[in-house]
Amino acid sequence: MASRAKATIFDIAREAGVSKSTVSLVLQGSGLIRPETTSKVRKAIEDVGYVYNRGAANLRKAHSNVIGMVINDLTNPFFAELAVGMERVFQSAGIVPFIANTAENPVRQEEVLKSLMEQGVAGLIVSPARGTTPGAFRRIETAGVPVVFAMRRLPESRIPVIAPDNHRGAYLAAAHLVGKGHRRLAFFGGSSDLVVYHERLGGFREACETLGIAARDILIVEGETSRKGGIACLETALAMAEPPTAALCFNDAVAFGAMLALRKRGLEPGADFAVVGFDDVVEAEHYMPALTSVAVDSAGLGERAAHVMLKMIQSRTTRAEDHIGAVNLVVRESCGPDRRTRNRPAGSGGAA
Amino acid sequence: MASRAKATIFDIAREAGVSKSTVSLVLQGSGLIRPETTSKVRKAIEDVGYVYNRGAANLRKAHSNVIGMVINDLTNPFFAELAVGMERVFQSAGIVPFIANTAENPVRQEEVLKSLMEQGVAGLIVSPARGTTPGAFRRIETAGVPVVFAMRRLPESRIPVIAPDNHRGAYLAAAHLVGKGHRRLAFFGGSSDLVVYHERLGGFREACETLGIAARDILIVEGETSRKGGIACLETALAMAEPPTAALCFNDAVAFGAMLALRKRGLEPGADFAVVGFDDVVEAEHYMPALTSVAVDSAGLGERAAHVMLKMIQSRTTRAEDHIGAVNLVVRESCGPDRRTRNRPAGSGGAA
DNA sequence: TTGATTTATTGGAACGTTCCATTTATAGGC
DNA sequence: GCCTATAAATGGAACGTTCCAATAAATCAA
Repeated sequence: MASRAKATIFDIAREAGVSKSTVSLVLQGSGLIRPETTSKVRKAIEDVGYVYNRGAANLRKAHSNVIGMVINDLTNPFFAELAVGMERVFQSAGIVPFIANTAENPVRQEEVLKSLMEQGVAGLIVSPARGTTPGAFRRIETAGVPVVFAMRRLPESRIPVIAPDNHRGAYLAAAHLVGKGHRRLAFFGGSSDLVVYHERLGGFREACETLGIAARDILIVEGETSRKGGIACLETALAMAEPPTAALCFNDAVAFGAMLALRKRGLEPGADFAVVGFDDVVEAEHYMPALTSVAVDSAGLGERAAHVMLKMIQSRTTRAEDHIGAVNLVVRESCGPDRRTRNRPAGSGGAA
Repeated sequence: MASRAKATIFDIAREAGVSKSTVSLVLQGSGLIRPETTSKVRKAIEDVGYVYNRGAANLRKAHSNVIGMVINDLTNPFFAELAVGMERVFQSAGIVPFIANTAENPVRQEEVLKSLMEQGVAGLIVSPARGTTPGAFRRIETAGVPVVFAMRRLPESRIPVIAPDNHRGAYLAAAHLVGKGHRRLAFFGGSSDLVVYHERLGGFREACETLGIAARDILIVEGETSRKGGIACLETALAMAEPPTAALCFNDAVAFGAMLALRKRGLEPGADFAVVGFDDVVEAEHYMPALTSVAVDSAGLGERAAHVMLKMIQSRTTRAEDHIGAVNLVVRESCGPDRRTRNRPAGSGGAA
C-alpha cells in the first residue's frame, strides 16, 4: 500500500495538485484555504498514508505540545491516581502527556529528564525521586522550561509545588488518636531525606505537644515506606519497654504492614493497637479492618498541577504559586472504639 | 546565565573554536576526534547550557530512540508492574520508554497512538483498550512501525502477542477447586468483548468438562473487572436457587470484591465459599484471607515484550512470534480446607 | 475599463541536526 | 626533504516542517 519511504507534505502536494504550503495550511486548519481545496488535500493525505512529523514542525515552531510527567514510583497506586488526574485535564487541552518512571532512583531520573528535554517538552510535572540533589533541575530552569513539583518538594528550590497539607493531615490523625484515649504514640515509617517526612512528623509532634503528650511518650521509628517497612516498624515498637498503643503511619502501605504484623502476633488492629494511615488509597476502605487514613485527593492534586502547568506555559513564565491541597481524616475501623469511653463521647474525630 | 535563545551546535562550535561538524561528531561519541578537542567541546557544551535537539536529529537519522508504551489502565497495579518490567530492559538498552494511558477508552487510544506516531517512535508496545476495532492499527502497520501487544490480543490481527497462558491458568484454578471437592462452580467477572475473557473461560470450561462437572452446575456471571464487579457477581450468584460453592474470578480485583461481599453477608471466604483470583497482584498475599491466585509474572512478560520489540527494531521487521508466558497457581487460604477430606489428602494443588 | 481591495495560493528561507565528500594537519618511510 | 598514508577537522546538502513575503485570481468601486 504505502510507499516504502514515509510520505511528506510534498507527496501530498503532488497528489492533490497544490503546493506544499497549501498542504501545510490545511494541516494547521487555517481558514484561508478554499473548502474544495481543503477536501482535495484531505483525501490526498489519506491516500498516501501520511503521518505528521512533529519533530520537523517543532524545528520551526517555538513550542511543542508534549508535556512530561516524571513519577518516582508508578507501582504505588497513589501515584497512578495522580497521573490519571493530570491526564484528565491535559486531554481536554489536546495534549498527550508522556509518563516516565524513575523508580525512586535519582540517576534514572537524570536520564529521564534529559531524554524528555531532548524531546523538546513544553513542560515537566515531576514527583522527584528520593535523594534528588538540589541542582538536578538547574539545567532545566535555565533552559526556561516550566517545571512543577507534585506531591513532593525539594529542600531549597523555587519551583512551584502542588502537594497536600501534610502537616495538617498528620495533626488531625494524631489528634484523633489522642482523642481515642491513647497516651503513648508512635510515628512509623519514612525517612528524613524526604521533605514530606518532616512535614508529617511535624504535624504529629505539634498535635502531641498541644494535647499534652510528653516527649518521652512518643516514639519515632524510621523505615521503608512499604508494607515491609511497616512490619519492621511495628516489631521495633513492640520490643520497647513501654510500647506505644497507637501509631500514625507515614503512608497506607506502612499501615497495612503494621496491621499485618499485629495479626501475626495475634493482636487485633483497632482493638489492641490503633493504626492510622496516610494517603487513603482505594485499598484502605477494603482492608480488614478498614483503615482510618488521611485522604489527600491525589487525582484532584494531579488536576491542579496540570492546570498550573498549562497556565505557566501560556504565560511563558517559570514561576507559579504553590498550592497546598486540603486533607481530611476518614475514620474507619483501624483505631477501634475509644480507650476511655467514660471520659468522652463515642464518635469523636474527623469527617467521613 | 544562558542566553535567551536556546543554544545550538553552532554556538558550541563558536565557543570551542571548531566547526559544527566537529561538535556533532563529539556529540555522537565518534572516535575520530582528538581527545583534547573533545574535552574542549565538552566544556563549551556545559558553558552554553546546550540541550540536544532530538527532533532535529531525527530529521536526518532514520531511527528515533523512543518507544511508546500504551497501557489501558495504569491504575491497575498489574499493568504498572508490566510497565516496570519493560522499563528495566529498555533502560539497559539506553532507551527511555514513554508511557501513555488510554483509560480503557478506544477514542483516547486513537489520540495517544497518533501523538506517539507523530513523535516518531521507533516502536509501540500496546495493551489495547477494550473495544479496540481491528482496523485501529492498520495505519501504524503500513507505516512500518513495529508493534507488539502485551497481555491482550485483538481478534483478527497479525501483530505479535506477549501474554500469559490464560487457558492453562484458568484450567489449573478450576481443577484446584474441583480437587477441593466443589461441584457447583462459578466464573466471575469480565466480558466477552475481551479475548482474554474467552481464553480464561475456555480453560475453566475445559477443566469442568474433563473433571466431570455437569454443564448445568456451572454458572457464568459477566461483570466489571473491578472490586465493584466482584461484589455484584457474588450477589447474583448467591441469589440463585442452587448457588455455587466456589468461584474462579476473572482477576484479583474481582476476587477481592467477591470476598468483601461474602464478609458483608457474614460468610467466611475460604470456609464457606472458595474463591480463586487471577494475576496474583502483590496485595493477594496480604489479604485476609490470603488469596489463592494464578500468578502470571507480569514484570517478566514486560521484559519479554521489550526484548521482542528490541529485536524487531534491530532486524527492521514488523513480524515476530507470539510468546505465551508460563503461569502457576499459588495456593493460599481463600479456598479453605478440602470439602471432602475423607476422599483425598490435604495439601493438593499447585506450586507455591 | 482601471485601479484598489480582498481572497487563495505559492516559493523560499529557516529551524538544528547528520553524513558524505573534501580539505588540512600529522606521521611514516625512504 | 618529498611522497604517501593516516588522522583530524570541515563545508555543504539534506531531512520535513512553518511562516513570511510575494504572486495570482477574484471581487468591487468608480
